[in-house]
Parts: sequence; C-alpha cells; structure tokens
Amino acid sequence: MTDCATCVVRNRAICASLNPAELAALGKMGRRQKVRAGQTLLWEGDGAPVVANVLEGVLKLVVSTADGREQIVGVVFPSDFIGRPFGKQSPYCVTAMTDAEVCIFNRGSFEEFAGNHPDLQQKLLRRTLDELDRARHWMMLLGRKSASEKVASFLLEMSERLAGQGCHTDTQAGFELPFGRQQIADILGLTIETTSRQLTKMRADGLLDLPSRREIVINDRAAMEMMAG
Amino acid sequence: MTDCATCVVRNRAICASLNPAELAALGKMGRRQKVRAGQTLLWEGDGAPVVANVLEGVLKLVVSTADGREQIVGVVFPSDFIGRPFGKQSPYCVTAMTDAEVCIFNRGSFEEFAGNHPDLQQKLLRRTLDELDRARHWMMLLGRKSASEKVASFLLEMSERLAGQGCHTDTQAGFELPFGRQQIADILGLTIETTSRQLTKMRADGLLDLPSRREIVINDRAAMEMMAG
DNA sequence: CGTAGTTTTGAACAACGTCAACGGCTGTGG
DNA sequence: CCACAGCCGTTGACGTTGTTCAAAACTACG
Repeated sequence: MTDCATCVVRNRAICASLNPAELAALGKMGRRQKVRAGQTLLWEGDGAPVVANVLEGVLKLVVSTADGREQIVGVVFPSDFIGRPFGKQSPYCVTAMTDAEVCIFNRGSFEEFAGNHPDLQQKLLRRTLDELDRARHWMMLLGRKSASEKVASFLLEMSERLAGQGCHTDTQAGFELPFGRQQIADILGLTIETTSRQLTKMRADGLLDLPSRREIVINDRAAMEMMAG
Repeated sequence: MTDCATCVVRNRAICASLNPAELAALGKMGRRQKVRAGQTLLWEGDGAPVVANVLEGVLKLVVSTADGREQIVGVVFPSDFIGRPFGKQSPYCVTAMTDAEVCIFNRGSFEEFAGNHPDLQQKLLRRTLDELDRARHWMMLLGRKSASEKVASFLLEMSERLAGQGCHTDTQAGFELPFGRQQIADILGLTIETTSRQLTKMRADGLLDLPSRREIVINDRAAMEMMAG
C-alpha cells in the first residue's frame, strides 16, 4: 500500500486525474519499490505482470536481437508510466539507468481499475499518444539522419527533457546526462566510437564543452539546432 | 453524415465498441471521403483539424527533414485510426498510397464524443498501445539491422499484415505490395538502390520470386525469418 | 511505337563500423 | 596519501556497408 499524499509526482503522473477517494483506492493496490541502477524491472517477452509510475530516476526501454545487438527505444523520467496494459507480453525490457523508485501495480488490477475510471484512462491515452509521436520522430532520426545530426538532435532533446524535469533549470545550456557513451550510442543507433568522435569534434568546433564524463554544456544552441537537421 | 450500417469496417474499427444509438450519434458527425493515391490528407505541423477511420486503401505517415529526406513512420490499413486527438498539431503528414476511402471527423467533436464514451476511448487506447509497440520494434530495425535484415523483416511483416486484412489469404506466401521500391526504401531507412539490390539478391538466392513489380512470393519462409535477425 | 516513370545495374566513393591500443578517471586497499 | 586495478572513453588505422551518381532496361500507357 502506497501513501499517495506524499507522492512527488502526484500532480504530474496519470494519478492527477483522480479525486482523494479514488486515489486512496488505487493507492491500496500499489506499492513503492526501489530499483538499483542496472537492475531490470521487466523482461522482453515477459508476461508483463506489472505496470508502474516512475517516482524517481531514469529507466530505459530496450529491444535486443538474438545476437545481442541492443536498441534503446524509450527513456522514461519521473511521472512517466511504464509497462504494457492490455497486452499479452512486454515487447521490450525495462532497466534502470540510475537508482530509481517506482510505484508498481499488478497489471490485471490496474486494468480493472482503469476500466472504471475513464479520466485515468484518458490521461493514459494522452500520454501514450505523446510517446507515439516521440517514437515516430525518433524513427526519422534513426532512419535518415547522419551521425552528427543524430548527436545534435539527441543533445537538444535531452537538454529540453531534463529541464522539463525541473532538475537543472538554473542554466538551460548545461546539464548532466543520466547515462554513459554506450547508452547514447544505443539510443542513436551508432557505435560508441562514432558517438565519441562526434562529441569530440563538436567540442573542437566550439559547439559545446564536456566538463566531465556525463556533463554537457551547449555553447552555441543555434548552431546545434542547425546541425540537428 | 455516414451510414454506419453499411460500413465495411464496422466490427473492426474503434466504432465496434458502440451500441446502435451511439453509433447513430457518431455517424451524424462523420462523413465518408474518397482520397486518390498520392493525395495528402493531413500535413506535418498542421493544426490537425480532423481524425478518421480508414475504410479502404492504404495510407502512409511521413516525417520529412528540411532538406527533403523522408522517413515513413507508419502504414495504415482499413479499420485503422488516423489523426492526432488531444494534440495541437499533427506531427507527420498522412498521404494515400493507393486510392482510399476514409470516414472523417472533426477533431474537436470527436474528442468530445470520446470523452463521453469510455469504451470507445479504451479501444483507441489499445490501438495506440499496439501502434507504439510496432513503432518501437521498427526503431530497432532502423537503428540496428543491416540492409538484408531490414528487407527480410519488412517482407515478413507485410505478408502478415496483408493476410490479416483478409485480402490475399489464399496463398500465405504470395502477396501484392501496395507500394513501390522508393516507398519500401522510405520505410526501411535505405536508398532505393540498396533496396532493389537486396531484393534482386534474394531472388538470385531462391528465397523469393518477383512475378511483377509489386508482387512478392516468399519461397523459403524459414530462411527469410533467419535472415530477418 | 514512343515517352515518361520506375527499377535495375555498375562503378566510385564516403560514412560509419571494427579492431586494437592508449589514456585518464575512480575507487580501493595498503 | 599513494599505488594500482578496472572501467570507460578516446584515438588511430583499416575494412565494409551502403550511398551516390550515372546509365541502361523495363513497364505502363497513350
């Protein structure tokens, strides 16, 4: 059982559609769970027994081929929803990129609850439509953009999404990525070497600074947008 | 006003969730519209004034860069839903690949109707979740698969989806694609030349036959699945 | 038959991947 | 506090895949 009153994403997650009584009912079904960086919450092809809201941290959705190649197909932040309601199995695996905390529900119970709460279902629909838009733009990036365009697009999107999280709004230009080079490569459909070379080149061209492994400071946002294509 | 009683996708489209009275109400808001091959129904960045169900034909969802590169991010068949409810603007353009017919609604009216009909909204949610799964698998294809794997995956998926349409179920192996080489290339994130070469090579290897420009006959499905990765 | 559009084929090229070595943090234990 | 090991990121040389550019073959259609 979860105490929704103290929930940090109370107003941003899909739960925002519920009144106090409804929230209490849903809260009884959910429980908070901590997830360590690297730990996997849901496996690809799994029965997808749970759904969850992200309270804290960042998780990735990964699809793999039989021979071990990986593509990250989604990155989720606090207040985002994870899992696959109304489906037989999870089409991807969900792994924490940082230490994280989620509010977890049995999938069947959640589906039943959702069926009786149209407002919740509408919020979920809106979120899913947004995710679909994002996925489709990402498809354009994967299918048609060059390495430099990919990296530039990625940095711009991340700077926006991280700012949206309210984490590092102080300076809109600089931010800390919640993941390393290999994971950037898995997001962009590149190798780690190509990713690294592109970043190095951008630094050489004065487009950005790399104060530490995971920090990015965009010096020339206009040029970066130009480069993103 | 639309006569839903004669609708060919009555039982497969999201409208299947409605009872006769509700259907009559929705029918009053919709109208049938024919779309010629090549004609665009919705533009990228548009105000997205309409949503629709596909009655007949095949349409593509396209995202373009400023310099004219195109990526097809979705292909819709009869009974599929198109448009972007609850959004400010359409994130891609929707163009008919064959002559088509759609059942079209004003977006605002549709949203209001949906708000009062949770079952309809749930059907739409399920459909959107399915589309999202499909888009994410497609991302893996775009980001991590080789040209031959892309073409093989594409042919297998198309053979399944076209069979699902009930069009050409007679022989599960052979089917007619509703589009040409350039559009296959735009789906797979390849050039038309690479696509053509891969198909030619597969024919040389005996994996398939190409009786005419748009016909495909898969001879060795197992080998094709192997090749899809 | 001729023409326009599409597809196939060929040759040269560029971008990105692969393989391998190196460098520089980070954390740990002496 | 220093030394060292391990990991992650960077850099370089080279190979492969897919793109580009050009031209020929095919198809549909008047």
